Amino acid sequence: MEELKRIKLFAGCSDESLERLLENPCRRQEYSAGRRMLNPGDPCRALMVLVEGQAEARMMGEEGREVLVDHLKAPMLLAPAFLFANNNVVPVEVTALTDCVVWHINREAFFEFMQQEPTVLRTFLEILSERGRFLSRKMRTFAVNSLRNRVIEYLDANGSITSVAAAAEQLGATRPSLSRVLSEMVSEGLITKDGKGYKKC
Amino acid sequence: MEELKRIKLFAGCSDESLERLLENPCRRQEYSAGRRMLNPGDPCRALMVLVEGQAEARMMGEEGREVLVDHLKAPMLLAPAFLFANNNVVPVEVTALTDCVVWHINREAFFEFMQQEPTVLRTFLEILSERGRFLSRKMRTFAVNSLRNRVIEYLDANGSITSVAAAAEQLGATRPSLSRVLSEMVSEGLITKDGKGYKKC
DNA sequence: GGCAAACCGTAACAAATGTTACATCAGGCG
DNA sequence: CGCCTGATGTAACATTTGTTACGGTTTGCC
Repeated sequence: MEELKRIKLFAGCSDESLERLLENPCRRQEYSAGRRMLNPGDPCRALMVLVEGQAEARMMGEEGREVLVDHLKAPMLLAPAFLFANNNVVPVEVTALTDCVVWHINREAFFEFMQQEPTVLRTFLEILSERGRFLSRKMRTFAVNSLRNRVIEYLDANGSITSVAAAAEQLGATRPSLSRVLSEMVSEGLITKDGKGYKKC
Repeated sequence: MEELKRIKLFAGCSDESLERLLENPCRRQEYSAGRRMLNPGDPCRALMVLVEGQAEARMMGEEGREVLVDHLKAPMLLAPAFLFANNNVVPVEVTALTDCVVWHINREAFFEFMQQEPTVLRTFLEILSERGRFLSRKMRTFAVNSLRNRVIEYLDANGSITSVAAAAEQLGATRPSLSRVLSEMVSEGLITKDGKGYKKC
């Protein structure tokens, strides 16, 4: 399908080999905006490719605490980091933000496919490594940083905070707590606030 | 080398293909107990195989906060999750606990090798996926769980806490804080304490 | 213009965790 | 036996973050 060719993973491979891959049991699934695409604990036995739409991934704790982990925007893979684990269940809840289209590609067929297409294998390994870096950075952020430090990291990565409520979700804090910390940092001269939001100074 | 054959990754591959892999530029490095093996920010451009000894991985924050992330015991790979990232630096500090031996295997040679040895490729993908699960579980623990919940998870995974100080390092808390929480949980009947330590009841 | 909804800053209080200090206890070793 | 060391429990206080509530501002819509 043409949809699949848009993704970086399949960029450097021929049409016929891609068609051979899709001869194996595959599934194309559509989700309307707002629908839940994955629940924590769902198994992922297929390579999931988001070819259309946007979604978000959240992690949830026992006590109702919740963190917005990632913003997913087509074209990209969903949960590639867990695909080949023995007990592979997704740890996040994925919700469609817009209408979405997801391809499910048989895991074993994809494994064979990678062996025949070195560039695909290479790209897949790069994607997995990027996810590893992403996850370890997130873990470090939450494990050893105070909210103030997380704000600094956020500003280093994103430039500015335009929505306090949205930033609070990603930083794992409540909106009033983040608002208070931002005010303190402004009065200490660490950051500035203007019409567009907060940023480093 | 016989040392390398002990590792799961190379379990199912022939001697001669392994020898071919080692014809590429490789390096065998020894570390004495207590020595630093990796610093945060060090690049990892080679597959690192811990073939002898034990080590520990720590993450450190700006304010001196610190978490013991992982206990590394030969035979296993070091930082496999970052190997193929474009800007691949390790996020942790790795220190030898005993005398250690580490093999550095050329990344590109290993990439070629995996293409010729499907079982090695498969095992490597499984290892990466396990690391993904490990990292996302850690991240979730620190992002959305209170110390009490982290204690529960720790007990579910490890059975008991025999050393409060050691558990505190892994749980990202100070020893007195963990001690207090454990006391509270005992008095609430959630856990019990005997001569061997704390455990669920 | 007026109204409603969303977002924001802020304050007062509560809960969780860190900090520091000290007393206790067990085990090893003279 | 007595001492020393390390790990532990605990208390008092400080800091960080959550909770709840309220008022203000903006924005879009009628």
